[in-house]
Order: sequence, then structure tokens, then C-alpha cells
Amino acid sequence: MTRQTSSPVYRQIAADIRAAITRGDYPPGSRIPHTELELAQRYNVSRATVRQGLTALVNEGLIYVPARSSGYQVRSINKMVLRPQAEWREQPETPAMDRFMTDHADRKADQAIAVEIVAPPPDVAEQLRLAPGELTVLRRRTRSLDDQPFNINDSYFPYAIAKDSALMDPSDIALGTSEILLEQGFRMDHALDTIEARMPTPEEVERLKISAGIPVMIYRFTGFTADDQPIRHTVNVLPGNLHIVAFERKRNWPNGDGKLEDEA
Amino acid sequence: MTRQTSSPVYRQIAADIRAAITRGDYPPGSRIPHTELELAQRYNVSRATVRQGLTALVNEGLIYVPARSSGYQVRSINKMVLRPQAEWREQPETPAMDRFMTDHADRKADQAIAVEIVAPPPDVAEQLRLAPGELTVLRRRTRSLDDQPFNINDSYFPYAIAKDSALMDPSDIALGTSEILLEQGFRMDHALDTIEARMPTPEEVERLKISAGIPVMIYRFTGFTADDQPIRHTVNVLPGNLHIVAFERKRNWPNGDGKLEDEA
DNA sequence: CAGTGGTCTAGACCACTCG
DNA sequence: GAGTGGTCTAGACCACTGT
Repeated sequence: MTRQTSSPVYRQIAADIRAAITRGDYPPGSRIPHTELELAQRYNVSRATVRQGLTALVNEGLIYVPARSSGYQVRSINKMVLRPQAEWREQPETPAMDRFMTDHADRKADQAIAVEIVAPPPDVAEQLRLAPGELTVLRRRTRSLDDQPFNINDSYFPYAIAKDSALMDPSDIALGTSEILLEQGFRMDHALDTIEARMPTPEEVERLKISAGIPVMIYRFTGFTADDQPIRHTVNVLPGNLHIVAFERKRNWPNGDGKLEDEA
Repeated sequence: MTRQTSSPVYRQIAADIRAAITRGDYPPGSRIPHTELELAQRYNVSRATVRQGLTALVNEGLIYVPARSSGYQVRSINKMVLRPQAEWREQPETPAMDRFMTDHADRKADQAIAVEIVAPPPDVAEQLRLAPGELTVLRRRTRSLDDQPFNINDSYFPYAIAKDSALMDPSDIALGTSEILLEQGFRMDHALDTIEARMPTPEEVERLKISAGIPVMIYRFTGFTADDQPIRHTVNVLPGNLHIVAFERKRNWPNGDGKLEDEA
């Protein structure tokens, strides 16, 4: 309600509602107690202007419209911890850490797997250091929790390595895909993880049912043999409102020179 | 131009322009060769409808308006690799990897530092396992490159640990803040890194000059002593269009059981 | 069926940039 | 000064949800 120095009306409306949410007046999951029409009357502006303000908040990921005609609702946050290192450690270092799809026994986990032979996208080809025209085996997984799509997990393998292996089988690989690679004579020795964030593409919005104002994290994983040959590249698309990625580091790991710094 | 099955006009407009960009018709950095008015005539709709479509693309981070009357422009991507592990390794494992503010000698790097004594936000208090009411020393850094704000780096230290140290000095600490902690008798032994993504708050938009459609990554770093006492917590806010975070892992690091898995 | 948000029109005036 | 995007109005009709 408090108007500041000559900012557009729609921003003021957004700021007021944002403040109310931050203050706790409208708790997560609750409905915003005013309709567009009410707000238009209250601020004495047109509905279009109110809408512009509300749309801004939607694009911040702060509120959303769950279903047509049910009003604007404050988004609640419930993130799952993703722990790339969890798989190759005997037990968790930090007690508070979760492991994916393990401590959510009450929820119905599921995944859809499809296998294709494809020409890799340029970035994948570069990571795998493939010659132009070289093909890859792509294992696409869409994972769900309670029938809600949760993340996308696309693993690319050089065709030469994967062609006659169990990687071509579009069913869950209980052993882990690294075991299959090992059977083929490729032992994974080290890995590179990268994470970036952007807004989702329309395809991702479709596939993951991402609503407006939610970014995605792109978490990439490249696996190498001891002589630094890349043998796999995995691209994870993680809706930002559902995931946290966590890593651990220890001073006495090899290659450390004793310093453990916060820089950057 | 190709209309699909009964989707709103503004989405069609957005889809057409998105396709043209993806196809390479409008390369990164170039201007979209149509004004709002032209598009309105071309699609035979009102300017408001065209605007709705363009706004959608802006909120995807695909296009933006550099200055008031200069038209819509395709965003170009130029990301910097952030490598938390770089500081405690003698030399980079992977040749392709960068190190922050080191290989950009042609650019003017800068940072503004401020030190405050504050009550920590709840999440920081929890990470540092502080009792209610316990204070922290907060070192706020805003880093710039070519006078463009680049990221925010806020480090919290328990007041009891930092109070009489050089951490209170709001100037660059050449040695590294860990060295200061060591002088105080706290040797950092291991660390926890977490990364998540969301849309920026208005304060972050202001401080980092983030434009619409750009998410931020929140990269947190918590440092512990050998007996698992948390002695520092750093919160980095990284605009999604500028940063990639990278980690490396090796099979023969301690705690590894020989498996190195891709499972998200 | 009333209420709510989703889409759209046909205008208007303003602020800023560029030639 | 012409062109461009930024803000805003006062309507309209539609699609869907809930009671």
C-alpha cells in the first residue's frame, strides 16, 4: 500500500504483495486473499495493470495459479537433496544429507527409460571428443515421484563402446551403468561435474510440467578412464524448485595442497 | 508463421521468433528485425498481444531490451567457469578448466568489501549451529569485471571466532580467509558445497543488475574443523547467464568404495 | 451458474534513443 | 523529431472451477 518514489503502479502492487508474503501474512501454500478485480478496485487501476504486477510475481516464482479460477497461491518450497558423490562412498559424511530416492520410501518413485542411437548434440560431442558424424547411444530417463515428473537424466555413450552391451537394453540396470562399461573394458577413473542454471525450454516445460518462474539447473557429468578418455556424458535437467545439489570436500584428498578456500 | 493447433496467438508469435533464433536466423547479439508494431501488423493482432509474446521470450532469457528504444536483441551467452576446488589443488586436473579472475587478464577485475556484525539469517544460523541470538561477522563482497557487478559473495563467521581477527578488516585478505581462521586456532578440514537455483529477489536484481529472465544460482560453502565444528558459511549469488560451477572427482579419493556412479 | 483467471482489442500518453 | 518500447485504460469474450 505504501507508495514509493514514482515507480510504475504495477511494480508497487507487486512489491506490496511480495512484502506481505515475505512478512508471513500470506504463508506458503495459502491463497492470496484478493482477486484481480478486488486489487484493481483497491488500487484504483485497471485489471490489466493488476495483472502485470501479478505476472511479475509469477515470473519470480513467488506465486502461481494452480488451476484456472482457483486464484493465486503462494508457492511452497520442498527441495530434495541431490548428492552425486553418495554413490561411491560407504556412508554419508554429513548425517543431514539425503540420498536420492532412498529416504522417500513413502513416495512412489518411478522412471521411464528409452534408448536411442543418435547423433549427439554439439556440446556432448565435444565433451566426449567424438569425431564429426560419430554416433552415440542415448539412454533417456524421466524420473517421477508420485507420478509427478521430477527430473530428466540423459546419458550419452560413444556408440563404439556401448553398441553390444546391456546399455542398449531399455530397462533399469540394477548393477549401475558403470559396471556395464567395466564389462566392456572401460574403467571409470575420474569425473567432471558442471552445474549451470537457465530458464527451461518449451520442451522441458512440457516434459517436466514446469510452471512459470521456475528455472532449471543443468547438471552435467562426464566420466573418464584413467588415461583420460571420456566414456560417458550425462545431462540432468533439474527443476529449480525441487532440487539442491550437494558436494563434499576433504582437505586430505589427493591433489590438495593443504589449502581449502572459499574463493569464488 | 506456421500456426499449430489452437494455441493462443501470443504463444504462436513467441514460438515463431524462438524458432527463428534457434534456427540461427537471428544470431546471438543481433537485433530482432521487427518492431512491436510491425509484428502486430504482420500477425494482424493488437500490439498488446505481440507484447505478451515478446515478454514471454524475455522471461525465458532468450531476448532482452538493452536500452529504451533500441529494439529487442538476442541474448548472447558468455559464461565463466567457477571452480571451488581450484584453490586447493596444485594444478588443474583438466586442461580446459578456468580459474576465477585469473585467465581474464584483459578484463578489469574489482571487488567491494564491507564488514558488518549481524544476526545471521535462520539458514546460516542453522548451518553454523549457532545458539539463538548469537552474532556473526559478515564479510560482504560484490565482485565486478569491467565495472559490471558479477557476483555476490557473503561470508559469515561466528562472532566468537572472528571478533579479534583480521576478518574484521574490510580490505582484501591476500592470504585467504582460511589462513586467518587458522591463526585463530581453527583449521578447516572439510567442507560442504550446495547449489540451487531460483529467480532473483528485487534486491539481487538491483545489486547485480540482473535483467528479466535470468535466474541465479545460490552456491553455499560451509567449512568445518576436523571435529566437525562449522567455522564459516559463504553464500554466493551467481547470475545464471554468467556462471558455470565445476567440480572434479577421482575414484581413488578416500571414502570411495570403488564405485563412481552417474545416478543423479 | 457465478466467480476467476486467460486472452485480446483499440486506443492513449510517456520516456528515451537515434539519426 | 520520428521511432521505439514502457505503462495504462476500459472495455470484451472465453474456459474452467467450484459450489
